[in-house]
Amino acid sequence: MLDETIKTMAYRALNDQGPDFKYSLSVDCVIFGYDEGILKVLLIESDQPEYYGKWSLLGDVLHKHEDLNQASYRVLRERTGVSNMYLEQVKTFSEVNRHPAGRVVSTAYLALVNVKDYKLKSVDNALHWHPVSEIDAMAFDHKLILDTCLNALRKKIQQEPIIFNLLDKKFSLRKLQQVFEEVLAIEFDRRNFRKKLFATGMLVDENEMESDVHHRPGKLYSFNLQAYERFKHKSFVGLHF
Amino acid sequence: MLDETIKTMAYRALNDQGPDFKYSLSVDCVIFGYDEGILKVLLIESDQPEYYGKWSLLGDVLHKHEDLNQASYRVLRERTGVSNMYLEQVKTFSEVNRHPAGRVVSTAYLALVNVKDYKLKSVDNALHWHPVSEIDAMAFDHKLILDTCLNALRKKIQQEPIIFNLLDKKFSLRKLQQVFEEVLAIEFDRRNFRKKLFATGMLVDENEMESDVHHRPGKLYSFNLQAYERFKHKSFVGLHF
DNA sequence: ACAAAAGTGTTGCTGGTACACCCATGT
DNA sequence: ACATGGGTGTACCAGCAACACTTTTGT
Repeated sequence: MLDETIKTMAYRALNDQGPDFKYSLSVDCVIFGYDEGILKVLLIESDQPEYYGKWSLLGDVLHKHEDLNQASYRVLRERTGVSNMYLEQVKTFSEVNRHPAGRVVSTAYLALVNVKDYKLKSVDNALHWHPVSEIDAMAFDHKLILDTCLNALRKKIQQEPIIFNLLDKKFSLRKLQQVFEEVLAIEFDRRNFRKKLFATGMLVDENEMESDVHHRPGKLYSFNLQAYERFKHKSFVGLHF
Repeated sequence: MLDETIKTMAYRALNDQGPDFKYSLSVDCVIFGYDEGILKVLLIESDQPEYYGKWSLLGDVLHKHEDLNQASYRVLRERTGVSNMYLEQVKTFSEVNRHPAGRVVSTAYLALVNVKDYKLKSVDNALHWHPVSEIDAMAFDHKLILDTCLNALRKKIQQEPIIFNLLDKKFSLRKLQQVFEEVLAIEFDRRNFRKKLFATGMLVDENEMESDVHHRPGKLYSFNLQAYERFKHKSFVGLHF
């Protein structure tokens, strides 16, 4: 009796959504890499008829026994062979008509990989690195997702030292500065840049030099997370409008 | 309360539909208000047997013809009568076992409301404002969601002028400073705070004074978004580790 | 020798922080 | 008169921006 009532209410609640209201949950990964001085993103050609020939982000539907983080790790592992890259949830896109095949809600992830790692393991030539600045149209709402993640990346690299994920373990200060300049589309004064970075204490002198370079070689450094944590601990609260 | 039951039944019904992998998508709203000098959050008592008597965020499942933004606006409108409040997507929580009734993926929204608006329209006394600092256990993973949104709030108010959403249209500088201090749990020097805020040009002198106050009344100001946009346009890129 | 980039200090300016006194209002 | 907070200015310090020359390596 009461059971019936509750059941009815439950169905009414369901009907509210529509009895045939089905949706899928997926992840889409915006995988950034820094290659030959250019910020690039890893894309695949869409196989959806509506978007034939357009470029699409790497993604997949959520599986039963995984959460969204695990799903995006899985996508990256399966598609690039790379594990343990930097990965961060950015935003969930849920516009009603964003996907032609039905109601698909998709959570966007931003990933940073070292293009060299990827090159070693890739065999799938349906994937291509695209210069971010040259991308115009994409499949679905993926251009919007890309732009959202690019903005998130620009904001984040100014506040936290994540950009090292785009570089080799050992890098020259010039490379480091170039990545910042490429991603942010601004230029830094070399001397001030060095001062700033050294002041954080997060760079470790590896006592090695560049070797493959056609001019005076620079020193190589690596990034030390603990040193950064100690540094930033003098935490910094205030109004930065 | 009954609402909560229906929601639960709806989740269960979805999960009981055959062997296929079914899940629900929902929104959970972390609604912040500033009341009597205290940062508070609007909560409802959970009637989930697993969480009986625990406090829960306001949320609902996603409906067929709406996206997540619209769903969270709907929840706020239905539950508080307030429209047009500040609302921002924060993060999607998808842990496999986060909900006892089945697989529920939930997108968290941060909302800022003026408690006075809410007081005028509320009739639902299952809802209560809770001081954020006094909340320990909550239903589901809602404590985690709350903490995540609180951190997002703290970060965001330091970078963008959204805190005005917690105050009346006209406010004294003291009130404004107190909200900042309460949310960030730090103190500002009064003179420097004024200088900083006036320098942004986003405060409009309303040529009115406080009236209900037991000491020398302060001037009232309002927030001017356009002025802020003009101000921040001298945009600010750099490394702020 | 030349080209290319590495490496290095100083100065001025700007913005942040620290700090104290008088004023207006209510009780 | 007293208590409470409103309103104001200055001096110091730190961090940022601007700026040029010498050094090392490869060709």
